[in-house]
Amino acid sequence: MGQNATLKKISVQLDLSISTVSRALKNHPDISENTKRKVKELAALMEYEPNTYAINLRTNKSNVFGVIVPAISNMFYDSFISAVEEEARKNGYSLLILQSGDDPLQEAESLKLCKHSRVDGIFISVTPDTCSGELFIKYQQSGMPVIFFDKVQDSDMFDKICLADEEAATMAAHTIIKYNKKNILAIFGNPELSITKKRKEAFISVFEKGNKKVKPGIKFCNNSDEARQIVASAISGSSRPDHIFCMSDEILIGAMKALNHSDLSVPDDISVLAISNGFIPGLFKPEISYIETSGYELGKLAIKRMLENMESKTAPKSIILPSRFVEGGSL
Amino acid sequence: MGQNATLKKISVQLDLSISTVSRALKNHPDISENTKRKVKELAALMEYEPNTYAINLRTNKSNVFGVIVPAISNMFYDSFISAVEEEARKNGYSLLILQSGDDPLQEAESLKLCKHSRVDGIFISVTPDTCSGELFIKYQQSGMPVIFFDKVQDSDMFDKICLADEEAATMAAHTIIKYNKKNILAIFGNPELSITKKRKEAFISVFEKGNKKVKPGIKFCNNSDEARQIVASAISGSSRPDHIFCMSDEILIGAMKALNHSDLSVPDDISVLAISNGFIPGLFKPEISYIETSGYELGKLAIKRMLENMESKTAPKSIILPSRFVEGGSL
DNA sequence: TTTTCCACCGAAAACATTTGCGGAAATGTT
DNA sequence: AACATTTCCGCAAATGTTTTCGGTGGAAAA
Repeated sequence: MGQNATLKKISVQLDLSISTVSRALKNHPDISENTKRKVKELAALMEYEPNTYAINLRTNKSNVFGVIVPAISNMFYDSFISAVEEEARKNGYSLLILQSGDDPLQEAESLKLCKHSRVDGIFISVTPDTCSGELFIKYQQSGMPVIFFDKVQDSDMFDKICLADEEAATMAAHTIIKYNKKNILAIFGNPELSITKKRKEAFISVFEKGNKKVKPGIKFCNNSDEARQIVASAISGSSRPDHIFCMSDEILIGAMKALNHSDLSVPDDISVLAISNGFIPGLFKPEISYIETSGYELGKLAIKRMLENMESKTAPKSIILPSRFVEGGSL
Repeated sequence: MGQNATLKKISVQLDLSISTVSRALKNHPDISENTKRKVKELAALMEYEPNTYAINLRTNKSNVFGVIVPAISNMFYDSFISAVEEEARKNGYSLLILQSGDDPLQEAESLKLCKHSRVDGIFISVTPDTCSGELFIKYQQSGMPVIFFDKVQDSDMFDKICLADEEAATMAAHTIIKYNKKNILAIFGNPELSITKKRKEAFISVFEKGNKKVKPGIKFCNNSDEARQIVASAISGSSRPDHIFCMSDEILIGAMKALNHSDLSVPDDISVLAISNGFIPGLFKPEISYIETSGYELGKLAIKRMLENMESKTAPKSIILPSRFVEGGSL
């Protein structure tokens, strides 16, 4: 019976108007206590539930945020999404989660779906080759807040929630120098991404400014397996590195697979340092030392900013989450 | 300008009726080619996008599936969700993803949100203490398909998509026996869950039916850290086990942390076997042998079944995904 | 000439809700 | 008794779309 209780059905039963029923249910002062009671009782009995579709149509809001990430199966994005979901829920919002699969076309498609679904705001970590620049601008201008996180678009028109890329990379470089490493292999992600550029620049500049004698070898890769191959060939080469730096968890995983398949021991033969979300480094023996960049914390910051935008639109902001060093035993 | 193009605005501009515009846009045969062309041109110009809210209201459908999992930050559920999202997208559906946090109250809340949002169907992996039994039944009866996966409700009223729990556990037990292990520590999850019961029963019964001399020690835990503690105290005890069996990735992680912090070597001092989604075992040295239970495959099966339900409601089905042994080097 | 048929199109109801405005009755004020 | 103020409620419009039912005008068939 409760299947499709509507205001209308209640109003017919009680011989009231739809508007009176509507107001009674939301405690409008115009309605007498007596009427309110009757309406609420019947509504409960009929298991009335307001029709979200109708409310959305009327209010032109959905209380849904879109989240577009390269992949859901990824520790970093998981913890980000997890944080966003928690806070969103507390504030009455839900999440529409889409994967771009690092494919700019699918990213554009997901973006369109968000627009089409008329979400109230978008969180996005862009693909390396994103070609949706104008889309972002259009959505933003049409009043739908776009918040970039992690991998962001180079523009100051948008809110951007980033990890402290320079800081983390600088910290990493200093740590490596402190341990007196000479032959460093530093592996970074896709060179087109701003996150890669920032980390690489900061990392290199520490060495250029300081000890000029040490010049780290720089490599780029697009996924875990490419990282594995890079390390595998490096440690079997003539001048074996005495340290490996990994820009991300994904790269760390590949690097450790290569090391695990060799007979080198960490940290005696070769030391390792990563920038990481925190979970992966704890799985190895010894645990890998890392510079923490928490997806969870980033998520909290992102949703906070989004909720601010819901209140009132302010000038775009660039927020940076500081990082910290976590000692493992790999140095 | 394109902000809020509607059928009405287009119809006014072209001096047509709303219905004609609507039909023209969907190639209704009643409309002349000429009119169609004009309408489509203007629609493109005005960047018309059909209002999803209105469509939902009219059709009483949302093309959204609800997904309720204990946690998003979990490799197994990730890969499940990832698979579901892929197929859902291909079929024009989106996902509303909620976390229950293993809390029955939050689970019930999430369930209500799904109902409230009027999703077209629900995927759910229940918490150990779920108290939403009647809710499930009510939703099911009100025509909203509920598909249980992984951790399922013990009832034959619903579709259930499960891993081959018995098969996997049996396979594990046989493998362990084959390697002639004598002092086995087997760690399982929450004892209230049907997934735990099934795996434990099957595991034990192999030993009871076969070699009666070997009786594995059984332990239960609720999370990774409890597993770690169990293993830590077991290996420091008087009769150190020569094998550890882990029912899940979560447990494996805890167990390996304990082993990594000891000076025992795998598999010489102690061997390890797990039931796993496949990612975690590959991170260790040596890689851990495991019985694969793919969240991704499970997701594919689940969404397939859901789409069947969208076509036409059939009798509840119980689908089981077979498992396979993957050799690592930990045995 | 009348009937039939077709191609093309419009009016209006329906979906469920919210809200400004106004109205009637009851009560209070001179 | 005349007027003013509350109190309580209904009307109707508005949100955007889909769809049923019908209608117009012209050409072909009777």
